[in-house]
Amino acid sequence: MSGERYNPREMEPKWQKVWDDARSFVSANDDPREPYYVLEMFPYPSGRIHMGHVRNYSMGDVVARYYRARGRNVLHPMGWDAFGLPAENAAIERGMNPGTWTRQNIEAMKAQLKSMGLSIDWTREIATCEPEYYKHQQSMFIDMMAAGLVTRKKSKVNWDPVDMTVLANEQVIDGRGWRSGAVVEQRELTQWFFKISDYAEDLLQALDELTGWPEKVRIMQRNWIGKSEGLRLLFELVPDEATAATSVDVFTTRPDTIFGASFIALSPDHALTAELAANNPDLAEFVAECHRQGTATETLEKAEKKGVFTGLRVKHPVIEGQTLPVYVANFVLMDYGTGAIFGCPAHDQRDLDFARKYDLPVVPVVLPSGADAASFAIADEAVTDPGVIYNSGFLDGLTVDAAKKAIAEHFAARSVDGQPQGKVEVNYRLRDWGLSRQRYWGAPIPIIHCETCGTIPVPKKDLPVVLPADVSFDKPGNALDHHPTWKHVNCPQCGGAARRETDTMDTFVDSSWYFARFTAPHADTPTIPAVANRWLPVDQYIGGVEHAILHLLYSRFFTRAMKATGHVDLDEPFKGLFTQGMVTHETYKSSAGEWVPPTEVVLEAAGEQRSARHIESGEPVTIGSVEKMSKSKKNVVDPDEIVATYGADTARWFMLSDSPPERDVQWTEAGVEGASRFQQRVWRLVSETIALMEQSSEIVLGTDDDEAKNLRKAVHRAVHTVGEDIEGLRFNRAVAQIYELTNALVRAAGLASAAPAARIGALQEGVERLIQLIAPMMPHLAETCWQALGKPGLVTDAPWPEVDPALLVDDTVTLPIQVNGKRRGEIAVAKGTPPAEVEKLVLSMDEIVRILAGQVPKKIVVVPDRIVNVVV
RNA sequence: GCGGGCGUGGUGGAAUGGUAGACACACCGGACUUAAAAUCCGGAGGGGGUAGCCCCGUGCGGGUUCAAGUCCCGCCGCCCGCACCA
Repeated sequence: MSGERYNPREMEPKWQKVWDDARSFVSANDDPREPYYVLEMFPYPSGRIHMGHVRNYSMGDVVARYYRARGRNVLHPMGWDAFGLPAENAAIERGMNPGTWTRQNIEAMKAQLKSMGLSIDWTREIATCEPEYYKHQQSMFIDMMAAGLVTRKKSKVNWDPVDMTVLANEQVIDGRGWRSGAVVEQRELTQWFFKISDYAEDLLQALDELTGWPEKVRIMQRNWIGKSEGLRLLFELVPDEATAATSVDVFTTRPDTIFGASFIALSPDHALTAELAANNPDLAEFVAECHRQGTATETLEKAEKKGVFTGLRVKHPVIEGQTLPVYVANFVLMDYGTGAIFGCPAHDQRDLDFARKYDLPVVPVVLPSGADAASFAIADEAVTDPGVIYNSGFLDGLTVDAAKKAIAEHFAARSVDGQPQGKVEVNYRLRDWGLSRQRYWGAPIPIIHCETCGTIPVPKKDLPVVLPADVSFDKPGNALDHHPTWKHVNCPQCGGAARRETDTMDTFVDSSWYFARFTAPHADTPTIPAVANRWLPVDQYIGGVEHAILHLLYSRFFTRAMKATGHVDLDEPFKGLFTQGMVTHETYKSSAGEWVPPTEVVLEAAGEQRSARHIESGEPVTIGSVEKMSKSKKNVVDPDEIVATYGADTARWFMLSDSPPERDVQWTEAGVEGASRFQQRVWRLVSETIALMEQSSEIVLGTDDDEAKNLRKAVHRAVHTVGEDIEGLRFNRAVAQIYELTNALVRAAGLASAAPAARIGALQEGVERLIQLIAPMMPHLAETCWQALGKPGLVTDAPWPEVDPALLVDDTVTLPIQVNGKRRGEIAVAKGTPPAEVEKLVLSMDEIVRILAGQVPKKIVVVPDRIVNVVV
């Protein structure tokens, strides 16, 4: 056997079958050991896995296998985020049923994942497109409706008039539909919503407790929720025949600047705007223009501040006898605050731009520290710095914060239209979650519309509401709506003719609770609460940062909603979150300017100069920048090819080495080959060790031999730090530690042929430990080595090796010696040598005496067991 | 505009305020071989010196400290998220 190369192509399928037959990764809900739940974000079944998946699942698998070895009852499941638009597009393009396409893809991808040797409990596999899954989602939707967590309201949507469908904001490019190219309209549709905004404060507060999440993600969620505290303020209208309204309601976070107010601006979508526009053609035209621009978010940012004077005026709330003009302005949003603002141009840039354009007064009311009240003036930039209030009557001399308080009290005590004129209010940017999608390939919303009884939930006994399989996509729009019979039903209440809701659920709903379903994937209720509560929250969730906001926020909301409806008893679904970086690759371009895939390129090196040629034509190819793998730049590497060439272990190992997991990793051919060489190196080391073991019949684990002792120390230190690094998800450092240990063991194996038994014993122990350290990362190689070493059972089932604490401590330490902070030498002393003694030893060293050249040290800093610094 | 992150050899990257560059990739030299691959040994931040050694060095400029890649202040550059949020 020794001398043979390790053959992953032969060994990997073999061990996969062994694990499968032994049901090694099937976890039981009634296992008494402490649970550990590790989960990678489940994939969309697009057809093939990509390198991003390989990286994601390699990391998760290390964690899963490590905690198994640590004696935890590990749950490591896998499923499919199987609803969504690509399936419908495939259906349109190839005339295939979306379900057929999706299920084929799942089969293909499952085979790919299996070839990676992941420690997944496949008995818990779920696909969100199956009625067994979405039936429970429908059931929970009904529960949540009953709990008041669902509403139906009108909302503005991006409507593609050609495809006859609603588009998400990301699907609108330069104001046009991404597929049809048609100019997108804003339409009001009645849609279903989850009342996530009810939980805005809770979702915000609880972020503080999510210490296992990256700070970056928490900040992004905080910003997304967008809490702001301010004042809601009523401005009394000067009576006008154009409207019966008597006041305008405004939200502001800067009520302290009220004395600097010079206009009021309404949103184009404000109710009062609509009323006025009915009799004001100029205004109507302006509103229409705003709507045309409304969707193109790109143009919004640069759009000029524009407005139209309505003819109305309001009374200035604090300056007796003054009035302010009421405008409709394009920059005022209807869905934030009240859809109306007051403008204080001196201290808000947008208001200033607007005021300059329409010649409105600019009165500064906050004096920045150091500025002179007599000469301070506003030029082109609004001043938002803190300062002292002036030009403001009874607020003069107060700080901004004090003025906010004072003015709030002032307005609270006055009344307009029979209510307090001002009211402190908290606003959130977070809006309710619109879940209606006018598409076929999603979970049907379980609702029946009856002319007599209204909107009725489908009775639970009639669930699931199953998608019809016989659909056609020959007409644009929602295929479900076009189905000849599906939507026609009888009302469950009155029995009369009624019609089904034909909107389906946003696919984010599917992914907002799958982690809970995994805990009891075959239960006939959405969860078995006792089981879910035992497994959840997920101890370690791993996925891409692109889900930092929506998926993770929706899941946090959904968990709370499931708690409110009795399906789980927890608020936060993910205790630990890790967001991994992307997989990148160099790009290559031919002289004709076309992208060239890496498989068609051969790289050459002359010294440190790299160049590339096209394999077939021999023509030079330009090496371009390193980019995220993408089809358009053709810089993708197919995991299947890598597994076929080098084996899964090599791919996994390379993904874990080099780059820190949260950063992007660059896939290189050379790096993969390095990983593959390491695999062979380990195998050779094992073979050599076995040969040595055969020579020496007696294996001793003594520590009397220094060489043996040092080796054992290296081994135990490696076991210790690799474990710590895996727990901290610092896989690249764990890999470096393993390399170092391997180097030490290879050296020892080379020297050991005629060595004392203690050294062979230490080597044997070291190699066994090495195999165990490698097992979470290269499990197939580890099993092969484990068996070759004659160890019983599977390394997969072996407990994580114990560390002998005595071997972690050194009895001597080498202290670097600095003179004036520069390293000038080192000294080996017994651990714990008192500073005074170290000082004496250092000062007696020849080289130190030479460097000091007679100078008397002013000070000697001795950090015990760390460093010495002589200051002269 | 607001918020966050990053900047270290040819490259990816190590480094609880304590020997900067661990480990790997690429490179160079040597051994083995008819040859190549594989493997093994060795070299290597920059500069100076025959050498012992010396000087410089973590984007730039300051500061704190016995000691700074690390902490503080001010710049520059790159990346990411949000963005007319009142």
